[in-house]
Amino acid sequence: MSNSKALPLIQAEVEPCCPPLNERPLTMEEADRASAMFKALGDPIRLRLFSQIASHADGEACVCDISDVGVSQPTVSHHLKKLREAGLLTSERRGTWVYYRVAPSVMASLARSFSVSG
Amino acid sequence: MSNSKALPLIQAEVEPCCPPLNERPLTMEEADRASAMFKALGDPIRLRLFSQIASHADGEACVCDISDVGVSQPTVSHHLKKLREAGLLTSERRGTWVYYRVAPSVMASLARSFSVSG
DNA sequence: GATCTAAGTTGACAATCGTCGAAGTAAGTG
DNA sequence: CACTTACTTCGACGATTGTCAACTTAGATC
Repeated sequence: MSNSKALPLIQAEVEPCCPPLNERPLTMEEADRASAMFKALGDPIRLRLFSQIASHADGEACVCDISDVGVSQPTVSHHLKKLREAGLLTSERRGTWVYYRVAPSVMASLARSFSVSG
Repeated sequence: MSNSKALPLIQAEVEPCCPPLNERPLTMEEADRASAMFKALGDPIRLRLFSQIASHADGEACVCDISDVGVSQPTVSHHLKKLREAGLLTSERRGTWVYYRVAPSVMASLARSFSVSG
C-alpha cells in the first residue's frame, strides 16, 4: 500500500454529551449522542473493560492486561472498538502493544449527566 | 440471621449499582447490574423518556405527558417497561392515568459511578 | 528473508432488540 | 349496560448485536 492516510484520530475533544438529565428534556440530537455512550457501557463485558482501563495504574492499560474477561481475544478487540467509537476510550500503539485510556473529560461529562440540578 | 427483622425493603430496589468505575475493576456481578442500567439508557427514545420524567415538575410525569417522542404509544409503553425493569423508574396508577418517576437514589448512584476517585 | 507475539478485521451465526398493529385490561361517564 | 380514554400486552417482523473461528496486519527478533 502507498500513501495511506491512516491516523484514525477520531478522538476529537469530548465535549459534554448533554445537560443533567433532570434539568430539561433532551433534544433528539442530545439523546442520540448521550445514548450512544450509555449503549457502549450497556454490555457487562464492555463495562468491565472500561472499568479495568479507568482504574488501571497511570490511567492506561495494555490490551494484554485486560483481556481476561471471559471472551475470546477478537471479541475483546471488538468491544474495545465499540468503546472507542463511542468516544469513551482512546488508543495508542507503542511498539508491539496497544494502550487504551479513558478519553479526556468523559468521566466528568457523564457524572454531570446525573448531577442533581434544582 | 442477624437481628434486623423489621427491615423495610420498599426502597431497597435501587442500591448503589457499583463503585466508581475508576476505583477498581468491576466484578462480574457489579458489571451485570450496572450495565443493565446503562443498557436501558442506551436507546435515544428511552433516554428522552427518562429525561422528560426526571425533569418534569414534581418529579413525576403521566404517560400522556411524555408520549410525544416519535414512536407509537405501544412502543412508549414498551420502553417505559424496560426502564422500570432496569430499576430506573417507578410507576403508579392513579385513577385513569399512570405516573412515572425516577426511582429513589438512581441519579446519585449513577453519578457516583463516574465520580473521580483518587 | 522467516518466525513469533499482539492486536485488529472478516464472515457467519444465533440471540436479542425496536417497532408496529391488534388485542386486552383498567378506569371513568353516561 | 355500552362507550370512551389511557395505557399494557401480544404476535410478528426486520434490524442490530455479541460471539467465535479464521485470517490479516503490525512490530520485534532472529
